[in-house]
Amino acid sequence: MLSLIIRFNHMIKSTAQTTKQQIAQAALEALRTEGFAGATSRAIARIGGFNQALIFYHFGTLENLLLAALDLTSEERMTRYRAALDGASTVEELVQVARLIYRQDSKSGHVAVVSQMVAGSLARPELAKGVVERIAPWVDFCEDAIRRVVAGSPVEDALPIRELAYALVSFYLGANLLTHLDGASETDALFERAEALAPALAAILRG
Amino acid sequence: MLSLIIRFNHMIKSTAQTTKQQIAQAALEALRTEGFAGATSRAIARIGGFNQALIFYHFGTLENLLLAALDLTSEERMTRYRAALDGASTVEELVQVARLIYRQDSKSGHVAVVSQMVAGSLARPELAKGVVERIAPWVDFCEDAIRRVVAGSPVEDALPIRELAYALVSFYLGANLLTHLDGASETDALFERAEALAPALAAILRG
Amino acid sequence: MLSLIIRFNHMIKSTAQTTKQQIAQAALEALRTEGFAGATSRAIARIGGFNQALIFYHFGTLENLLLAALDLTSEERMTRYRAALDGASTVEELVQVARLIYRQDSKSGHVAVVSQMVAGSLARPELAKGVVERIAPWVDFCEDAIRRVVAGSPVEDALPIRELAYALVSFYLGANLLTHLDGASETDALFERAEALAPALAAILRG
Amino acid sequence: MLSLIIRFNHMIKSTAQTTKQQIAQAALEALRTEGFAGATSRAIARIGGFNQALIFYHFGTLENLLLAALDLTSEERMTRYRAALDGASTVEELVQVARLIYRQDSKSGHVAVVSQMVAGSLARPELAKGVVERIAPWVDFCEDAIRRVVAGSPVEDALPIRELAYALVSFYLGANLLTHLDGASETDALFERAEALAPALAAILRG
DNA sequence: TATGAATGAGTTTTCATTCAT
DNA sequence: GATGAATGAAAACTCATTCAT
Repeated sequence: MLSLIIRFNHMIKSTAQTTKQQIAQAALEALRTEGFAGATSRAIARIGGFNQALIFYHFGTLENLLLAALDLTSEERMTRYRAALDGASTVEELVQVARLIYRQDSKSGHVAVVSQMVAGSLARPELAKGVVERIAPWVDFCEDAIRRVVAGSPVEDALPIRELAYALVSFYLGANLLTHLDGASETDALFERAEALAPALAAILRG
Repeated sequence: MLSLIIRFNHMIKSTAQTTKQQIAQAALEALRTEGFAGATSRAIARIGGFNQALIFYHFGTLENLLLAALDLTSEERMTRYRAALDGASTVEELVQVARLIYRQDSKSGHVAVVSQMVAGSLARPELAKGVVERIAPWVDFCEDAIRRVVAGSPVEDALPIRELAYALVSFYLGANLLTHLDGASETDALFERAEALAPALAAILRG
Repeated sequence: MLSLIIRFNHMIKSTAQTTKQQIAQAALEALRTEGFAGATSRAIARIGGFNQALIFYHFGTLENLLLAALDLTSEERMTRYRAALDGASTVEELVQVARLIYRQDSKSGHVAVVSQMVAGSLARPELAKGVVERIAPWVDFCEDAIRRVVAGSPVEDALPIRELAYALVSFYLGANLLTHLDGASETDALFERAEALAPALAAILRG
Repeated sequence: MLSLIIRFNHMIKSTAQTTKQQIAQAALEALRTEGFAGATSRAIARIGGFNQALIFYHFGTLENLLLAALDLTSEERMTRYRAALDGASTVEELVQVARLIYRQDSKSGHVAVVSQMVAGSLARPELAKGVVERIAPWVDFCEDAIRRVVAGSPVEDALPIRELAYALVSFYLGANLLTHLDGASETDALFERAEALAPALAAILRG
């Protein structure tokens, strides 16, 4: 016999979250609140309020899910960062933007997730590969930001921009680890001082 | 049959390490080769060639042992770093020393241990407390190093030295995470560039 | 977007197999390649390229499907065996036929399926019942074969033909298990020897 | 200090069973009552009344334990069979012995365990290797038995003794599978008939 | 001091099966 | 008829830790 199937499930799902997204959100939450070691399938299922087996139905392995969670944060953050960056062209503005971003991320715990994934995947080659791929765009982003500020400055050619971008990401990851360790405001203080020093730095850049 | 075992343990112990030290060494080795997640009591006992239960006899908990392992590296490194620092007083020399230290640590994997402990302890308040305490001397060390270089310079009072030291440690941790993730030499390249830029930085410091 | 799928399943079905047959075929393939333990609903669905739930729609339980798969082989084989048997009347011919059959079955893996079902159903009364029912015709077949050979011989009345038939089936199952365990050709060698001894056996039968 | 250790634990253990033996016994029981598929670590622990984890402490993997259980039966049976065989030299006696052995094994369910292991290991190469190694002595045993009976007979050189031994083991495995499937007495009946036919067979052997 | 044995709670993953559509 | 999603139970195995000796 002839079977005719009409689907418009997607219309329902477009307003609400899909289950897959919900699971990824729960994984993200688990990474944020329990850390990499605590982001077990059981913990994620408990946080999300769904069945443990659903994780494997949708993602196959826990590693896949964790990478999906990482994507979730990365994409969301990157969009917002790009927007913020577009409004900044001087050193002063850039430092201000950086400070704002840092404060938001620190409070929400979202970059801590990245740190957790980086740290946790150290001993898991399969996972590490996925994490490295997802770190690369952040370096690109920093490179853009730096390039935008030093453009036209006499130091433009002397500065190792790519390496600086890499250093910034390194610093950002490390700072997040430390911040979440001691709940400290040292990094906060650093940004405060950076803001104060920005004009001087701007002067140097101008030659 | 009846088995009779006589051991002159004391003769061995007097020349070599105490059992406690041996266990801490094994824990260190486990952290280095297997990462935080792989540094289980079983793995440590296997690496050290002793009984699992000994860990708990001597250290009470696994966390205590891991902190002891962290102390082991930290102390050894710090001694060597202080010595290296004493021979450096200009920016150029300092950068050279930093590069040398980084290379040694990276190759031996000893700083990776610190990163592992920092990352792994994020979700364990008890452990985190111990780790934070052991990070503090590193910030002091960096502060010393910076202060030594900017001493007498016009920027001495303007620079947020403590915060810079904190930033350096943050960067160092983050760089180590990333390096061990992708096995990359980007950080290496960064040090190379830093060395090239050191004279310019020295000029700025001089006013 | 809205997805609209129209399938003229009936046109396909009329020439090819029904879905139910396809599922049974996939189950058979699963038993052959993955063994009883590997013949899970998921594996069968993967092999057959259909939805897991279809199994339960058409067969209710996995056990039912496995029995249906067993029927599929049994019927096909039995038809061919009966045909082969019809051409054989002496001991020599019978042994030759048996050897040929064994070789075909061994190569195709079809009798291994029977062994798998027998072995796997041991601890499942429900399944065991079904398997036993499907073994019976094989004993009948062997009985026919033996009877055909000893007909008219002086030993005809002395021989426990039914029990011998049962013994043959037992041997056949056991030999298949062992053959698939060590991949050995011992059974092959046995048939070779049986062929050589057939004339002597024939002589005995003739009195 | 000097440590002096005297152990006579073994004197305690020699009367009671060691834990390892208890676990192997429980595994054997599980194989007998639940079949290969039902011999899970959980079931074995429940039957033996010990902690699941103990299995892995003592045997590393479940497969190792199952093989140890197989050894347990095999050794015990083989000893008894050899003793029974030593008292038999004629065909009649041998058939009687075989019948007795079969009845005991069938009732105790011990050979069913072998069948289960053979069948269950089909799809597990690692396990299959161990099982094959443990089947070999049974073929040797049968070879001995046959050789003892045909010794001095005119057919001694014509009979493929090794292959016959292999066939007997095959039959024995298959018969056990079937017996436990339908709880049948068909095999029993076969032995009964074999006993009746033994004198005739003896006559043939004598030429 | 040191050890072999033991354990309860945990891990990731897979199972047969159900259900709404 | 057919399907994607969902689930409770179970699989093998590992964990940090304890305990008797």
